[in-house]
Amino acid sequence: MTPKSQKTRARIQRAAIELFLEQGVRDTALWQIAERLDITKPALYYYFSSREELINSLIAPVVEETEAALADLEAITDLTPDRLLAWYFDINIKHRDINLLVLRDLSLFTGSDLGQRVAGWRRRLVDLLVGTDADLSAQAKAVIALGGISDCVVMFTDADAERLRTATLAGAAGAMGLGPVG
Amino acid sequence: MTPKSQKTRARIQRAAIELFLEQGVRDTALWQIAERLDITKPALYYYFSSREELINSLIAPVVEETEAALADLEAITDLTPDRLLAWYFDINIKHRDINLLVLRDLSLFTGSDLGQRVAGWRRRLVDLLVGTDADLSAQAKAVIALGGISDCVVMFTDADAERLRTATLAGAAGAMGLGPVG
DNA sequence: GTCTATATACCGATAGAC
DNA sequence: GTCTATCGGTATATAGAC
Repeated sequence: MTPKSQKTRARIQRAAIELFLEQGVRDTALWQIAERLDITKPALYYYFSSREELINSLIAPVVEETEAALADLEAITDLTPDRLLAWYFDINIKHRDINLLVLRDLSLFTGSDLGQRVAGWRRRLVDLLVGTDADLSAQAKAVIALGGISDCVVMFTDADAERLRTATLAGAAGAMGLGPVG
Repeated sequence: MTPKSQKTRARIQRAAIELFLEQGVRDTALWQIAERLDITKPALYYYFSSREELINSLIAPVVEETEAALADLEAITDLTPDRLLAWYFDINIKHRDINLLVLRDLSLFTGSDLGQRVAGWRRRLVDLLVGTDADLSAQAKAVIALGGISDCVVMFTDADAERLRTATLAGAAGAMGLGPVG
């Protein structure tokens, strides 16, 4: 038996994500998370040793998954732009909630470990797309393609995932100056 | 004579923007702004009746200018996509600081008047670019082009403005499926 | 116009009973 | 595992002297 109910822990995390999306991370106090679950603030501390640990517990899995997948990508020798863009769309939409959450409270993470990491990801992705010493024009294309994918995932939350995938990847490929994705 | 020194008011606003960019809006306390100007907190309240009014005073001019310019754009009958994208780049780079500031602390404004307004701008721009009842694919292209422009302005802060303009607009036009900008 | 000092409020975190 | 009660810190905002 687990000493602490993993079920309650998960309920807390779900409620936290809900409130973070509704009001922003910074504007959500621990008592609000507790209230939504009809428990009290100290009960939260039984499952998370601090507010920061709670937030990290939401983001850490996404960070680890992205880090690992990115390393895999960099190991592929015959990586095509199409494949990279598709991978980027998939991981964005898979973690849509956390994406939106981090985007809306960027200042919480700038300067932090996560901020450095996310900035690093973008740089590595741009490098993979257009090479390490690309000129400004090529870099801009990559930034537009990658940023556009994030934007579409965040913006068209109601759209059918498969149709959105096709439409977004076509646009991103266009920004890169590629033909339609096969 | 003005009863309150407009010069001091402007100095406060400049210091506020500096600190907001360095640490984020939410993490900047009034005493820090005061400290940077070698005055004290209550002195700030002589010029701004509240923290919120100070923040609004930074953003309001940008909002008004954008609102007016957008209305002008919508009145143009033979508006081309190229022209719209160029206008969007120009207004983004003109207010680069405020842009970055709002982006990094988006959650401060979601739900507020400004949040609704910015969302409305995006919708109106997409409508201008691809029409009111465009399909998902066309809308995605517009979102990628517009979002990409914002991203490039924020991302390449060190680049020469004119070269960045050319590179960014070429990429945005590509996302829209247009030829190179003339 | 600017200061010192303080009122007021909120939040994260902890102590200790049950 | 959850509670009541509270500490400690920090923020906005104000009062009143100069």
